Amino acid sequence: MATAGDLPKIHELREKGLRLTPQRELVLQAVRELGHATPEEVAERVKLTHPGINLSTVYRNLETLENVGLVQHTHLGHGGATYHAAEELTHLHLVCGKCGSVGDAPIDSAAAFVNELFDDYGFKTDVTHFAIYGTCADCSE
Amino acid sequence: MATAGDLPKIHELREKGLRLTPQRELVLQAVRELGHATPEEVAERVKLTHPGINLSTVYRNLETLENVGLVQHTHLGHGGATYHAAEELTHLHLVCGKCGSVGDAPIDSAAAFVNELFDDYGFKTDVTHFAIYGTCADCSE
DNA sequence: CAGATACCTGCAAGTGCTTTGCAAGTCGCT
DNA sequence: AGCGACTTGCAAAGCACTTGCAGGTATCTG
Repeated sequence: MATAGDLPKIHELREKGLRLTPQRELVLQAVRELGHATPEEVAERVKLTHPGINLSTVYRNLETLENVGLVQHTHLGHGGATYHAAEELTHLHLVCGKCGSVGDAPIDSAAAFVNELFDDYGFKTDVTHFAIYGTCADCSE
Repeated sequence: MATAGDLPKIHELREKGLRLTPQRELVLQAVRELGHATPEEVAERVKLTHPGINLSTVYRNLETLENVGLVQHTHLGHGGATYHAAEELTHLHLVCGKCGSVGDAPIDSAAAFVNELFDDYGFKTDVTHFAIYGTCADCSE
């Protein structure tokens, strides 16, 4: 049984002016559950409860959800984008070039760096959008 | 007339154990001249002096040159990789999400940040491999 | 609650970039 | 010069993502 706080009175998707379809809800839910995921991973997840969903629907919904600010994408590697729920974008990503693992670090780690770039170049950095690349502790040994 | 210092006695490609083909030399030269360039841009450049070169040859040579450490690739945006001569990898890339411009900043700007990540997480960062994403000074106004 | 309509979905084909298989060509050793 | 291995060009395949279209469905109106 759900407590009062679990569900908003009006669906958040509707508040953003979007239609409430099962596919749309499931895509958003999948992104939230997965933390970070590629479109294909999202599709896999949604298929567990809605096997008929089409990959292009996932792509379209991710784009739509990004437009209204509910999810956001980040570049974690070689080519593909990965998606996050907007609420979770509070950390940066440490991608290991050897083992491919993705670690997290608080966004504050980069605060001084970001300030420096702003002071010196007037550049406003969004550290979450691209991964930080390197070699993780395990692979360095 | 070339002075003694212009050309090494043995071609650098041969020293790396590679065969010296016109295509290979031209690809390396193009990467050096272009600063940062996509495979397609490299191909365009090479075609100026060697019109017959095939795109797949460019891809293969970029990969080969990267394996021996003469060039390196970086992720500057959405999908494609861009290539640099290894000697030039001394700066990081500030990519503006609005206008798409790519600015440079000395690698020292990130030194404190890199040290912090290493101290806290044992993560050895290569700041040149991914772009730093944000909004440039011009677009912020 | 029925009807109209704009928005969504699934399907299939298309696009753009990169990789691969193969036969012919070229480099460098002897 | 002659040989073997590495390279190249070409064409086709692979992948990740996008688009066009016809049918379906969430919402709004009365």
